[in-house]
Amino acid sequence: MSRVATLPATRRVGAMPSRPSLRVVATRDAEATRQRILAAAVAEFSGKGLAGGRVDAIAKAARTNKRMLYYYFGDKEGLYLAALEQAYVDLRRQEAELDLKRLPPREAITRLCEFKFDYFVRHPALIGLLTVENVHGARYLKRSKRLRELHVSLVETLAGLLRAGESEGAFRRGVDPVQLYLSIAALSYFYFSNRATLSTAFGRDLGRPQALAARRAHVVEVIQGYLRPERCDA
Amino acid sequence: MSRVATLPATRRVGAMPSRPSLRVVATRDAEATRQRILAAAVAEFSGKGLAGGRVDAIAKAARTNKRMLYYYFGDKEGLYLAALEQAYVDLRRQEAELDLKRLPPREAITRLCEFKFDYFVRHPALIGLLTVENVHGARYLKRSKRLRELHVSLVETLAGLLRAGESEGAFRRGVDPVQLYLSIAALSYFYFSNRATLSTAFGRDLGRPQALAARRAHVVEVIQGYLRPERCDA
Amino acid sequence: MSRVATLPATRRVGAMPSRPSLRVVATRDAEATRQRILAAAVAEFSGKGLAGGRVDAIAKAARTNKRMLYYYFGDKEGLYLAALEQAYVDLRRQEAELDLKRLPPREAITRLCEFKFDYFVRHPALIGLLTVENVHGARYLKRSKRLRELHVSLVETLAGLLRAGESEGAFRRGVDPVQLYLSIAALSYFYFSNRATLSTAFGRDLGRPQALAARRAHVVEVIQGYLRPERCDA
Amino acid sequence: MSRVATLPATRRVGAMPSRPSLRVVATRDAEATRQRILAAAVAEFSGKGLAGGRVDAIAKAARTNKRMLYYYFGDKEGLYLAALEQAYVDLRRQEAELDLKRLPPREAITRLCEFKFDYFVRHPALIGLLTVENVHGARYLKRSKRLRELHVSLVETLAGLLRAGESEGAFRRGVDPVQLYLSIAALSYFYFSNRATLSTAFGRDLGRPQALAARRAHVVEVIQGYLRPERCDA
DNA sequence: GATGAATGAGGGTTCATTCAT
DNA sequence: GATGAATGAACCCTCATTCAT
Repeated sequence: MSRVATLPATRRVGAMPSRPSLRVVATRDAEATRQRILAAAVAEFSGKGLAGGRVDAIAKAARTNKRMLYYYFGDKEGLYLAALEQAYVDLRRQEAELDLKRLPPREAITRLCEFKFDYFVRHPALIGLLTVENVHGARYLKRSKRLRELHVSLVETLAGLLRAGESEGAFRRGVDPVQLYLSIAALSYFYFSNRATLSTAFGRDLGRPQALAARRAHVVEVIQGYLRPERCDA
Repeated sequence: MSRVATLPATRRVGAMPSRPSLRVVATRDAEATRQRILAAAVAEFSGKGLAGGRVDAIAKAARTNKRMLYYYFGDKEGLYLAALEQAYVDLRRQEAELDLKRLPPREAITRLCEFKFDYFVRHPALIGLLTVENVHGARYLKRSKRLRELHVSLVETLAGLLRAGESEGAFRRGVDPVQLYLSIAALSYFYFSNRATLSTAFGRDLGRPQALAARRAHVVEVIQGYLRPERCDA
Repeated sequence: MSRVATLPATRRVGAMPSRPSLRVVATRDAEATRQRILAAAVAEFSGKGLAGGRVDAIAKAARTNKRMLYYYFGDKEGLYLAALEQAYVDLRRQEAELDLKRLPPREAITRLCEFKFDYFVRHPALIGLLTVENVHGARYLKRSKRLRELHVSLVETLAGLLRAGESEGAFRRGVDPVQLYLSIAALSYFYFSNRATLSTAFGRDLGRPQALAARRAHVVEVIQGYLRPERCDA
Repeated sequence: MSRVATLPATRRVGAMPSRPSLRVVATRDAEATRQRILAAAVAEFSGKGLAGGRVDAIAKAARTNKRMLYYYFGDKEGLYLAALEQAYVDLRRQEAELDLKRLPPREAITRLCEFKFDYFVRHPALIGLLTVENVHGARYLKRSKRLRELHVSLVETLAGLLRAGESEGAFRRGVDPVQLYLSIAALSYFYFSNRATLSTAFGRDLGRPQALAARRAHVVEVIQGYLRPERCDA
């Protein structure tokens, strides 16, 4: 499965010092092919599900042939899992890079809400993949070892923000960081995951820039409104 | 296209016109068969998607044979659409029966939040069906005429509640009823639609009674917290 | 999408209550189809091996379509096993019907030799199937429970014949019935199983009637010559 | 089918005539690679047939890569034919070296029987290859010119032995040397070619040393018993 | 109302083979 | 001599669907 890898040829070349470089550059660009396949798979599975996605369509979209999918990913499920993993890892990595701890609590929360919303806008296939995976009961995600670890840190960060916000009187008390995280995700995710049926039900396209902006602002408003200190009820 | 032909049962009936009760039984059985098929379809499509769902599996689960599916529903898509419609209509009908206008605004909102949450608990297949439908871009839902009308009234009800709440000082001002409706739905829906991946990510089962109760309370808390009048910031 | 509509058939039936039986005769002759498939499979696998045999070719030869093979036999291996089993069982059954015990020992042996030889002539595909199965280390035959029992009785019969022949001085002593059985089989089997290479090597067709007759006589001669009582050496 | 063509490597070596030792090594390696491929092919085709044998498996077993198979043997069939030819030629060559004419007739016959038996024991893949080839109707063997000639001499030798044995009263008269040759081969060959199904049928492993010894003795006994002069019946 | 038999299109997958390095 | 990447043909198999009873 590994490709590119260390070019054993150089040793031989070393025995003949008169012939230096020349084979440096490229394989027939295996990595590029692999990436094209992966991108095509993300799009296909995202829109049609695992069973509905067509291996032929992926190959064609990747401008390669079916055989290559099996060459690189073993089988259809392997390809699906690879696509899922990549999309998931990308999300978590960028989430981790937010570096929320440096910001004041309220701003950090706003930042997180907006990041999630914007990420879904910029990566429309992600929602589809996660949705599909959930339909299948996360059967495939469970096989992936790398993903379990990515969640913990963010919840810890949120917990820290909540504590800080509480002590400076910016936030209400007793907020569960896990629930808060779920709610932040939910308010954005649902809008995109159910966009099709909601657009149909409400008879207007939720994907219009104006609609997106309104929803983005609303999400922040809900979370910040909820987090306001409770004493103001009195 | 149409077949059916020879119906041995009816022949018997035709030969013995004195036994009308038999006919009733037959009719009742027919409806029962139809319902069993529909229920099986809901379960199958909900868990595996449209492409992943198997006609054979549905027939077996319904304790009938494939021919009956085609007899009653035309084809696989027709069956899928029927399943989707039924689930959807049931939801909207019960939502309509809530009769929120009779309640004070805050209570009405709480009632709505809890209803949605509880409904998903009691109808686990609904989430699956909606999710599947969204993966397919609501392609099938768009064909169904009955569904468009069911949404409007609820939003109108919500708008009324918001106005009433505002004037008695119970709610903040400027809340968009559509956004609010989406948020209420989102906070519950996401928890169930993504339960599989979230359970995997957090390493604990979100379906436990305790976890459900906590989430239910949180949803209400977020919405009510958000709706608190804004002047308390001052 | 859904239709059902008015059941035209019932009217017709109601109008003609005089039509009694009529559905007696036949399914669409499932058993015949099954047998055609089996026969085609025997021929195909016999001549090309399990891996070399083509499912398409079998379907075409059986004048049906591929799907039916799977309908009746599960998969390619299942079909292969069924073909093998049938061929094998047929052989053993006819072997059992020889009823050698009623004959004098020498005649019984001759009978057995000739039967085996003739059987291979009449069932040319059998050799091919057994050969293929042996190439695969009898992997599939081991799965078949029915076949183990068919061998024992014949060996016992042979043992009885040898004892009888010994006491009347017709046979030499100390002959192992299992070895004898193997030798009788070998002398005929090899001629057919290796006919292709032997014909090539010797430059003449071993399948000519004349050649067959000569080999048939030789086989009997070898076995009977071997079984002659040993005292004649003295 | 086989070509080999110009060995591009030698060109490179030819460009550096100052390093002669390299050439030897390269050549030796080349031949070693070829032999490893051939040995791996014999094993693979012997156990799985031509269609069932995998080019990848052969390459891996030979610790080289697929390209080399094509480099040395043209294509899969060419490799198969080369493997078959080698195995066949080896057998005939050793058979020719037996030099049976120097021995007294009876001993010569015994020698031949035992040689054949032992050869199959020492070259288990040979049986597999011949079997496979026979399944395919010796289609490939017919293409090989070298093989036709190898048989004649042995039959002539046998004919001489029979004549000699007859005149000294050691053998019966009228034995056809070709039939005798076939029978000698059959009694050993069948035991190995059908070992798998026979072991299954009799429920014991025919490959055990004890079983092998018993069969070996029996084969000689049958042939010698058969060849005894006929007058002893009187 | 119900059933077994039949069908063809197309799905995923594997294979021998070749190209470029 | 050797290797990874690429290819297309075909193979086994499955699916939704329909026919005849």
